Amino acid sequence: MDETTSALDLFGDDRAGGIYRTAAQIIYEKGFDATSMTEIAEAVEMTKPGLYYYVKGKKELLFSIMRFAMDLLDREVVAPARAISDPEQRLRHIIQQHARLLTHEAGALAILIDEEAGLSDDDRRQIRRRKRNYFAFLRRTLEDLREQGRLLPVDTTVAAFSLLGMVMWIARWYDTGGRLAQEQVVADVTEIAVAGMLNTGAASPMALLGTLPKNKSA
Amino acid sequence: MDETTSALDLFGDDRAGGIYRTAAQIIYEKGFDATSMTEIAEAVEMTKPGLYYYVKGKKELLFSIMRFAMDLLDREVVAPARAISDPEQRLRHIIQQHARLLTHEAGALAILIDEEAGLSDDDRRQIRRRKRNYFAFLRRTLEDLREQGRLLPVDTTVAAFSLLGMVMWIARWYDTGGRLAQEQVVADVTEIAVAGMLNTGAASPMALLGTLPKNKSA
DNA sequence: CAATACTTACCGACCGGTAAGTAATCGGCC
DNA sequence: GGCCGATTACTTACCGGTCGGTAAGTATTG
Repeated sequence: MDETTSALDLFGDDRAGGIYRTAAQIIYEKGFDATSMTEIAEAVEMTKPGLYYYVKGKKELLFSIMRFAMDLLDREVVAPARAISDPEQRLRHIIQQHARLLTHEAGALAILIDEEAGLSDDDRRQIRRRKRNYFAFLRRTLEDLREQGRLLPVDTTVAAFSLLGMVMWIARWYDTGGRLAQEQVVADVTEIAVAGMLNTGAASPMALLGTLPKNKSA
Repeated sequence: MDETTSALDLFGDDRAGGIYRTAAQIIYEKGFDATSMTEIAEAVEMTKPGLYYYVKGKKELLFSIMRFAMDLLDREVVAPARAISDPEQRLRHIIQQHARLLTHEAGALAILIDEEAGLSDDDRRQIRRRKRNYFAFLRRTLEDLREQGRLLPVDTTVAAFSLLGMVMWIARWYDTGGRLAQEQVVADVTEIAVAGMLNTGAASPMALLGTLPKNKSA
C-alpha cells in the first residue's frame, strides 16, 4: 500500500493521484497555457467533465501541483538542512538534495519554477511566500558562511540567486535517459556551486586585472 | 540617425521596429501564450488587422524577436570573445557580457530562453542550432581551461549548463529599479561563475567526506 | 490613379467550464 | 436473499468567450 514507485510522485496511487501526476507531467512538457483540460482528461482516459469530477478547475490543479512540489522541497531539502550547523556542509546539502530531486523527476519541481503566472492572486501569494522562505534560508546559510570569513566577497542576494539559477536550470537541460548519470550531474553541480561560493584564499588575482570593457565607477 | 537610445532595442525606430520592440516587452512580461495579438496591436495604438499589415503572424513575430536576440548575443558576447586567447579571460568575458545584456534590458534575451515552444518546427530548429553553437563555444572554452589544468574536475557539459543557468536566471530575478546596481550584479555573478569553474588547488577536501544521506549504489 | 496604412466586420476553432442524464455499486432493511 | 434509494463515477451535449487570422472597404499620400 505504501509502495512509492519512484520516491517523487507519491501524490497518492488512487484516481485523484493519477490525475495530478499525469497533469504535472503534461504541464511540465508543454507548459500550462498550452495544456488543455481535455488533453489532461484524455491522458487519464476520461472526458473533460469526468476530470471535473475530481478537480475544481485548471488553476486549482496547478496550485495543487505547486503546493505538492513546495512540500517536497521543504521536506527533502530544507528540513534536513536545518539540522546541519556547519554552513558549508549545509549549503552542500541544500544544493545536492535540490539537484537530486530535479534530476530524479523534474515534473512538479519544474512547474513550481515556471508557471507562477497561471495561479490566482491568492494562490500566487502563498507560493511566493514559501519560495521567499526557501530563498531566505539559502541566503542565511551564505551569511553564516560570511561570518566565518569563508564566503567570496559578493552580495549574498546575488550569490543565492546564482545558486538557485544553476540548480533550477537542471530541469531544463537534464535528460533522464541521456549520457550523464544522475549521480554525476548532482555531484558536479554541487562541486561547482560550493566552489563558486567559497573564498579559497587564492582571492582570484585575475579579477583585479579585469577584462572589464567599461569601468564601473570610482 | 544612429542614436540607439539604450543599446539593446535597436530593432529600428520605424513603425515595424516599434511593433517588434513593444511585442518583445509584452511577451517578456506576460509570456507568449498569454499575450494576444489584439493586446500587442493596442499597445502600438492600432487594431489587430492593422498589426497584420506589418506582421505575418504570431509565430513569425516571435521568431523575429528570438532571431534578433540571438544576433545580439553573437555580436556582443561571442564575436568579441573569440578574439581572447586566454581561456579564463575568455570565460570571464562571456559571462560578464551576457550578464550585462540581461541586466541592461532583459526583454528579447529572456524570450529567447523561455518561449521556444511557441515557434514553428522549422524556426525552432534554426534557433536551437544557434543556441547549440553558443553552448559549444562556452564548452570549448572550458575545455581549453581544462587543458591548462585550471578547470575543476567536473564534466564540461554540466559545467557549461551550470554557467548558463546562473546567467540566464538573472532575467528572472533582477529588477532594474531595485536595490542592486547593474554593475554590481554583473561583477558578482562573474566572480561566482569564474570561481565555480577554477581549480584553485585547494581541491575541496570537504567533498570527500560527503554529506550524502543516501548511498548511490555500490 | 495607385500604392500605403490602416479600419470595421467577421470567421472557424478551441478554450474552460457546466447542466443534465446514466450505469454501476453500496449500505441498509425486511 | 432480494429489493431500494443514495452515492459514486462518470458521459453526451452544450455554453459564452476569446483566440489567430482574413475579406473587404477607406482615408491619405505621392
